[in-house]
Amino acid sequence: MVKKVSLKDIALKIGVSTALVSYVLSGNEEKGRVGKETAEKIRQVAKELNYQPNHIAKSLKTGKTNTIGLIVADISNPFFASIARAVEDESGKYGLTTIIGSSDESPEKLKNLVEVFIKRQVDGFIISPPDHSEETIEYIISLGIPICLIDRHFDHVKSSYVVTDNKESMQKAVSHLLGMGYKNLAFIAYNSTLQHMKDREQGFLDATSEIYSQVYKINFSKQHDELASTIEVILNEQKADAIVFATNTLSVAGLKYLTQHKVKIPQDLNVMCFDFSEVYDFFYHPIIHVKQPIEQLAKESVTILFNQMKEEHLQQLVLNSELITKTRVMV
Amino acid sequence: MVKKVSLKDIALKIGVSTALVSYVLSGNEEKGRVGKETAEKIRQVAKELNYQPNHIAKSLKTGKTNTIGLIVADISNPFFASIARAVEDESGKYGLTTIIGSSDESPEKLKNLVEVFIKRQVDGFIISPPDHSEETIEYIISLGIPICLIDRHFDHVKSSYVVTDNKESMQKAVSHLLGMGYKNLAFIAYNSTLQHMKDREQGFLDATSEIYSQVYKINFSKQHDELASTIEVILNEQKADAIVFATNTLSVAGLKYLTQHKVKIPQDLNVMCFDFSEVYDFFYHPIIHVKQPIEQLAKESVTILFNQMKEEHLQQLVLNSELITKTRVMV
DNA sequence: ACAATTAGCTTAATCGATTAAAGCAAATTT
DNA sequence: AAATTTGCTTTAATCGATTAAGCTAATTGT
Repeated sequence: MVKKVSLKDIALKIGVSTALVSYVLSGNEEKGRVGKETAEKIRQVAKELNYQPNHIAKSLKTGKTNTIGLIVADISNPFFASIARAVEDESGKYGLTTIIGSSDESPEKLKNLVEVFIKRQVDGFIISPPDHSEETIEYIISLGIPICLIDRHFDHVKSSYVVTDNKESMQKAVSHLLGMGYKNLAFIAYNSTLQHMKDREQGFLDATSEIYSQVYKINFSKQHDELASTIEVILNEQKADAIVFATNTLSVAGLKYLTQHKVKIPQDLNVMCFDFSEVYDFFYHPIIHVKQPIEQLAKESVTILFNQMKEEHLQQLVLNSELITKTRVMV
Repeated sequence: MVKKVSLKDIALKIGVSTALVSYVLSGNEEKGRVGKETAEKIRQVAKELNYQPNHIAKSLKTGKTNTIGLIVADISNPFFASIARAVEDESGKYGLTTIIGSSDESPEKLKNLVEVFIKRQVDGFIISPPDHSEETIEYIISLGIPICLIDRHFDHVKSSYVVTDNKESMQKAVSHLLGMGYKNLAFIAYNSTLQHMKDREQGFLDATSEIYSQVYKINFSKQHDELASTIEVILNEQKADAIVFATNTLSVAGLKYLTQHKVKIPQDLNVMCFDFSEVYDFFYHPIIHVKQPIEQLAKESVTILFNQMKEEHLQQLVLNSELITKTRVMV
């Protein structure tokens, strides 16, 4: 391992103090009132020796690590993977490094991850919180650590967040379905107290006040079985003409179930999905879905967090989503 | 922000030196030869004050950050997202934190990421290297930084790695196709000098020596157009009865193209894919594919890297994959 | 001409933990 | 009784950068 060049090496070589070198290289010449020639010389030698500042020493002194913690439900879920990718790219632009964790929708796991990340002294958090994790979020806030929630938030927790306009998106999307002539809708969502889930449900209810519809909620932990039995009920008892799925996992799992049970979409039953999935491209007919602005969500969350790390102000952002009714054209 | 508790606070409270506290809390009692009572007292007060050691100070002193850098082609690609998830989980068990980067298959981006991560003083790397990135890998090695390649490696670069037995997997899989009666095969791979790609091609060639077959290579950067035209050629000119795809991106993109062009699988043409994808579940007939042991690859890479961080020895590991010929049963 | 300012640079403390070396009793050996 | 060992603990240097405070000589003001 080659020995690292430190401020001291530069200082020694030129014959000045490390203080001067620090002033110049951290861009505080005026503050240190460094002479022009000396400054030039320092910069030159620094380049010559290929000086790389030691992040860790800097962190120890300044208390800032320039690292942020991103915690999502599951990084192997394409939705969150896309968020992670965009957060990673965006935070890089600000000189921030991102460490990632998956909560598996468990408040306990979230708490553990948060503790690990705090020990690592992250400067801020971007979190897509699981159900019943208010305490941990409030704990972070109480420590004065900047945080920006993403995709989900708690109405009664005072924090920054970036979310989609879930209620309006859902309402518009379902209205579109009604406009197509469907009259007996089923809505499948997770059993959750999270605001985004409640909003999506409300959007569905607002849009379906004049027709027959049913809302089904399934538990995240037993979703496989419950989804299957729910769809059975919808097909055999409710005899709905379209199903609205509230999330991307539900959408994909639902489509899979329908496909494997030879239910033709949209002939036998139509669907309305939330979030984009690659699998939509494998249907001959377009899968109507609400496309959240994932990249924008991620980028804005980084920006909001970054601002919050400098100044002390919260920001809430609600972004519009897009209703996709046609298959992308294959060029 | 609540003031952090340091060694000093504990020392002060008890009336001992910070050295003693450090010895006890870092588990070096014997080394410091600390008295039993004192040690107990220190532990007690540490718990009382909820002492959390300062990672950064420790890193500065020890030169170890307990952080590893994971660089894959694209974290939003499900294959790499799964790897990332498993690496994250596994490294957590060793007390390591993972920072992730996406190279987008570009050697320049890789180099930049590596530089950023080195500045961050990661203790080691797990990298799925893009084509033509030998230099950067060798650079890391020359710095004495532990590294374990994953999924891909360079035959002529002396490093640790964990890969699948690409040649054998492919050979077995293609033989299976032949056993099913297919006699005119097409192989679609990326144009790449990476060993795993060459191995997969060799596996294909070894298996098809007795029948008619064609190998097509497309460029990663123009894959969309080239894949389309290649499949056209396969369908219209070669008139192959089955296509073998060399990677998961090719598999999914190929299936998508075939589906959208109403090519029935397996009636009109069968396929053999590499890696699992969620989209396979949307076909009525099973999609034959080679399933790499993703989790195991990831776990082993962490273990190998961890060992390498302690002792100075390289390790190469080749794992077996599984040939999937049936659809998973939906319970 | 003499005080006040300013430009240019250094000193030294600090962040928090680690660890070799040294100190000092008490206990043991010679 | 002197010498050595053992047990327990402290001292102090160190990792590398930051930054308030201090110092000196040159410059400016009146």
